[in-house]
Amino acid sequence: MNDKQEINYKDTLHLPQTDFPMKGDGPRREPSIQQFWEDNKIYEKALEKRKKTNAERFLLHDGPPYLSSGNIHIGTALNKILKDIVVKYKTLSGYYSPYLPGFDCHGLPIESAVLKANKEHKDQKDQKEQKKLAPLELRKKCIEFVLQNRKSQEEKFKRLGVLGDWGNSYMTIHPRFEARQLELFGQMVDKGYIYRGLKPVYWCTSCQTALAEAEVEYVENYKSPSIYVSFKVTKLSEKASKLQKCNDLKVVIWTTTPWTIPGNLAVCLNESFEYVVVKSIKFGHLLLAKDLLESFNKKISEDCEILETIEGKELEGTICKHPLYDRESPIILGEHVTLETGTGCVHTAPGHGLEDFHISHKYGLGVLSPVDSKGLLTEEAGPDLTGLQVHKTGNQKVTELLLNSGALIFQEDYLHSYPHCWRSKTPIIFRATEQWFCSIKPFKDKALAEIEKVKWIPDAGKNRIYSMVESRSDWCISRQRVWGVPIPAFYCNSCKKVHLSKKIVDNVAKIMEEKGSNVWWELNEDSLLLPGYKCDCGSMSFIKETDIMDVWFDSGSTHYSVVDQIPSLHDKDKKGSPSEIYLEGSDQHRGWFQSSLLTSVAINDKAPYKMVLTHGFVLDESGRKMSKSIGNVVEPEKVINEYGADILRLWVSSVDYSSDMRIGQNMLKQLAEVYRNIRNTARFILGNLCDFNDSIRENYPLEKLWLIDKYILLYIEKEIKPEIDSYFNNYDFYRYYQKLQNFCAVDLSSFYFDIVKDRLYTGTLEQRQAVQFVLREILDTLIPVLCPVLPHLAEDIWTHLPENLNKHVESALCLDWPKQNLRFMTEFGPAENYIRDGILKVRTIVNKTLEIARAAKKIGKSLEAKVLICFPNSSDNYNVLSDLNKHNPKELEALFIVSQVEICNILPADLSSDYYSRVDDEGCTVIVTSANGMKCIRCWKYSTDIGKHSTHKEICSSCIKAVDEHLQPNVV
RNA sequence: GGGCGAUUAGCUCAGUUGGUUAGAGCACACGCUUGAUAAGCGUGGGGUCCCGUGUUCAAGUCACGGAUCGCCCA
Repeated sequence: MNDKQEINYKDTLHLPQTDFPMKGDGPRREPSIQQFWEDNKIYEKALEKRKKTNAERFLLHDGPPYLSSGNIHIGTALNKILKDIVVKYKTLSGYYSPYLPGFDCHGLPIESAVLKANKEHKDQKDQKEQKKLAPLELRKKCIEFVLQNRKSQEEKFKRLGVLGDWGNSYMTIHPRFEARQLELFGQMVDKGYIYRGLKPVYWCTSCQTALAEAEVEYVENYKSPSIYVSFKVTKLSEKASKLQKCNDLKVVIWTTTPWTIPGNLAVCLNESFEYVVVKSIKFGHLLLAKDLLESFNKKISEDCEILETIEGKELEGTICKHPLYDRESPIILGEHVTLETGTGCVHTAPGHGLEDFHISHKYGLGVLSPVDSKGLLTEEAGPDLTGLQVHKTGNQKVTELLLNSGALIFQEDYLHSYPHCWRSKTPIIFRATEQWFCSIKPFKDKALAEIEKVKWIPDAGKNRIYSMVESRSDWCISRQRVWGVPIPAFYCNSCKKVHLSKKIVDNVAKIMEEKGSNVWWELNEDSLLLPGYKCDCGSMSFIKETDIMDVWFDSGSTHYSVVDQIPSLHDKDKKGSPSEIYLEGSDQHRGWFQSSLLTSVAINDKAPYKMVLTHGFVLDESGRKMSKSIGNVVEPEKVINEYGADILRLWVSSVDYSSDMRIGQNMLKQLAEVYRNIRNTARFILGNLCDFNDSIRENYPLEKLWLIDKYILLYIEKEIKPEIDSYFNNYDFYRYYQKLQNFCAVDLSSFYFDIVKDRLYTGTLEQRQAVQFVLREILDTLIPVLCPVLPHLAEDIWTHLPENLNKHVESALCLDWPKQNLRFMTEFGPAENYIRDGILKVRTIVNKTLEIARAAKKIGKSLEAKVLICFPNSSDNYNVLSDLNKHNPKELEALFIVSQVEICNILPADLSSDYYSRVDDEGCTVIVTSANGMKCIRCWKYSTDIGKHSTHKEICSSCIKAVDEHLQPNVV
C-alpha cells in the first residue's frame, strides 16, 4: 500500500459526489415533484404547522379568474404566480397564510361563448331550427361550459406550481355562494341603497332587446341627417347679463339624430370655451363657440359679425325654450363638450346618450325617453310624432316640424361611424330603460376615506381608484341577460308596484341555497315569494324580475360570500375583518377592487382589504400588445413545455410588475441560463457535502474557519438574509431576483467556491470540514429562500440532501425562513472589513495582471504563477495582507488561486524584466512571475518542497499530510 | 379625446437630498481550465440616460412641453 507505484493520487482527492442532476429538466420532472406535494398534502401540512403555533393570519384573498375559456394566458399565469410567491413566502416566514382559489362563472362573455357554440352547432343541422334558447336550457349549457373550463384552468394553475386548497375552491355558481351574495344584496336593500331608475342603454329595435357593449359593432360611413337647430333664450343667467342687448338671442345646437330632439332637456356648453354672439342676416342673434364660427359661416353661407364674447361658465343657468314644446331647456356645463364638430353647444337628451344622462343627472334634470321598444316614438313626443319610426319617418318629421317652427338653421347629410347590432346588423339607438341601481352617494365619502387607509402597491394605485370612485355615478347593477344571479324583485300584477325587501331577498336566498339559482326560472312567483305575501293594493298576484345582476356584483361580494363564511379564512369571531391583501392586474381598479370596496363599505363600513397590489400587463419582447393576428402571443403552456414552470416563475420574479412587462424567447433563454447558474451553485454545495455530517455543526470551533469563510458567512448574515427578507416583505421581487442571481453567480460561484475548491478537494479533513461547515450554512439559507419563486428547484435540492444531513421536515416548503445567526454576527466582526476594503479590490488587480500574462501565453492556469504585490508604505492594505500572509500564507494563495504570493513595500532592486506582466494601480503594483519549484501532481500547485519525501516524491508537503490522513482514515 | 402609468447597455434591473469618468448580472467577443465538465474561471467591447426647452456653477435626477407604448374611460 505504501508503495508509490500503487497510489493513484487522484483517488485521494475529495471530489464532489451527488445524484442531483445538472439540468432541471422542468418540463419532464416538475410534474412528479408536484405529484409529491399533492400525494403528501404538503400545502395542508405547511399550513397546519402554522395553525398549531397560533400564527398570525395573512390572508391573500383570491380574485376569481374568469371562466370564458379553458386556457390561461400569460397575464393570468403571472397573476397566479405572484400570488403563490406571496403565500409561500408568508407561510415560510411564519404566518398562517391559507390560499383558497376561486373562479368567476357568470356573465355575458360566457353566455355569448355558449350561444356562439350553440349557433355553430345548429348551423350544421338546420338553419330553421335556430331560435332563442330558453333560459333554463341556456343556463344548463353555461354550467357545463363553466365546469369544463374550471377543470382545465385548475390543471394549468397547478402546473405552475401554485399550491392551495384546490379541493375546496370557490365558484360563483355554487348555490351557497349565490345565496350569500343575495344576502349581501339584501343588506344593501335594507339600507336603502338599491333603487330602480331610468338609464340609457344600447337598444336594438329589431331584436327588441338591450345590448351589451360587446354586442355593438360600428359601421363606417353611415349616413345620418345632420341638423343645426336654434333654441330661443328666454332668461339669461346673471353672469351673462351683458348679452341683454342682443335681443331675440338663440343658442345653436347640432345633432345627427333629429329624433332625439323630443327628448331634449338641456343644452350643454364647455365652461372653458369662448362663446360668441353673432349677427346673422337670415337668423338674427346666434350664440355658439367662437372656434366653430368659421365652419358655421360656411354652412349658412354668411359672414356673421361677432357682437359679444363670453365664457361658457358665465352662461350656466341661462334658460332656453324647447323648439317644439312649451318646455324649458337650461344651459348646463360639461367636460365632454368638444370643438371637433358642431357648434360647441350640445343638444342634451339624457334618455338617449350616456354622457347626456350623466351630466343631466348631475343637474337633477330627470330622464325623458319617448321611444318604445320597437323604436317608435310614443305619445310623450306629441301627437305629430306618435308612432313614427325613429331612424326613418321620425327623423323626417322632426326636421319638418323644426323647419315649420323656424328653428331649423341648416341641414345636410353626414357620414360617420354609427353603432349597429351585431346580430340583426341594423342601426341601434340609445334608449332609457328601467334599471336597478346601487346608490353610491350615501357611502361614497366613507369609501374614499377607506381608500386612504389601504396600502396601495404601487402608490399610484391609490390615486387611480380614488379619482374613479370620486367621479363615479351610481352603480347600475342590472343586466337584461340570463346567465347570472337573478335580482329577486317582484312586480304587482295589478298596480305594478315593485316589491323588494331584505325579507323577500333572504327568502329567495334560502330557496336558492337549497336548489340553486335555476329555481328562479323553474318556480313560479308564489313559490319564490314569502307565503301569503300581499301587495298594498290587495293583490296577491306578482311577476318576478327578469333582470340578473352585474357580474361584478358576484365577485365584488366574495369578502362576504367567501371570506366571511369560511372559518379557516377569517380570524375566530371576526367576520368582516379585511383580508391582508388583494393582488390583481391594474385593470381591476375599475373592476374587482372597486366592486369589492363598494359592497364592503356598504355593509361593513370598511374596505375588504388592508393592502392592494396591482401589476401591469404583459407585452411581447418588443413591447407590443400580444394579439393572435400579429402572432406574438406567448402561451404559458408553451413556456412550461419548453422550459418548465420554474423558469416562468423566475421570469415573474425578475420583472418590475408595477408597469408593463415584456416576455419572449430571448428573455426566457437568458432566464434559463440564470436558473442553471443557481442550480449548479446548489449542485456544487450538495456534491461537496456528500461526506458531511450535521453533528459536526454543533459547537463547531469557529477558530478553524479561515478569514474568507468568516467573510462569506458574515456577508450572508449582514446582507443576504436581511435584504432578501425585506425585498419579499416589500414585494420587490425583481430586487430579490437580482440579489439572488448576484449571490449565486458572483459571491459564491466565481468568488467563494473558486477560492475554496483547493481546500475542499486536496486539503486535510480539518481544512475540508471548515469549508463544509460554511457550505452547510449557505445551503440552510439558500433552500428556503428559493422556495417562494423556485419551489421545484428547492424541493429537488431538498430531496437530494446527502444522507447525513438532517432532513427534519418532509418538504422544503415546510421549512422556516432563515433567521440571522447571532453567533456569527458577534464573533466575526472585523473579518468583513478586511475583505471589503482591501482584498476584493486587490484580487481584481491581480486577475488583470494574470490575464495579461495569460494572453502573452506565459501561463495557462493561474496556479502556474507567483504574484508579487507591492503597496505604498502607508497603505492599510499592506498591513492587512502582510499580517494575513504571516499568519496563514495559504490563505492569500487560495484567495488569488496562485502558487505563491509575496507582499512588499518596495519593489525588489533586482527585479529584472523577465516578469510576465505588471499592472500599476493607484493602490498597489502587481507583478506576475513564474511560480517557484515544481508542480505537485496532486494539488497542481507549484512548490519547492517536492521530491524531499522518501515515499511521496511527486507531491507537496501539504498533500503528503492529506494523503497520509487518507491512508489512515481512523486518525483524525 | 380624457385620466393614470412607463421609457437608463442587446435583455432584466440599480443609480440616495441634483455633485467626479452612469453601475450590476445575464447575453456577446476573446482567452483559460478539463478536479462543478452539455459545467467552472478571467478579461474585454458595449450607453444620444425617449426627444426638446428651461432652472442651476452643475441635470439620468428638478420644471414645462412633446413622442412612443400600455391600462382604464369616453
